[in-house]
Amino acid sequence: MRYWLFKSEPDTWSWDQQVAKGALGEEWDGIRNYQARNFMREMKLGDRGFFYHSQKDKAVVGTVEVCAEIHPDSTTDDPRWECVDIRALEPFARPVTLQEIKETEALAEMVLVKNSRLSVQPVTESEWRLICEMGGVQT
DNA sequence: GCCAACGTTGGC
DNA sequence: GCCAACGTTGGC
Repeated sequence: MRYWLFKSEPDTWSWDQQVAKGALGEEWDGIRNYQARNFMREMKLGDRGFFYHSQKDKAVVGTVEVCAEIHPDSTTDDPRWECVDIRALEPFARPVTLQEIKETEALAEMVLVKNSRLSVQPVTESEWRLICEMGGVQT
């Protein structure tokens, strides 16, 4: 299993909206960036991910699971853009902020820190475990 | 609101 | 194929 991070502006698509979609989940649509799309192509059913709020929050707020592998993005006719579906798993007991991540030595190499603009990105297993622990959820 | 970083577009 | 111009993202 691999681990990922999905970034969203809470004003556009928030964790609460994701949770409201329940077990069926929702398309992670609207991605118009090749790097992000390519990572989604690598995702497998059951892969886990963090849900990150950019802009105002700048914090990881919960965990998600890939519940549909790569398929066309229903929000465009352009065949270049594809996406996966994700569903909410666990809300963090305590959001893990970007500031905390930056202050944590073991997380200094995260893509979130190194390439802040990439909206879909891989997370290593050790990063996954540590952030889950900081957020107060079971891995 | 500003600006740095990055990606994309299009002229040559 | 290069690169200038432009648009977008996201942290501050």
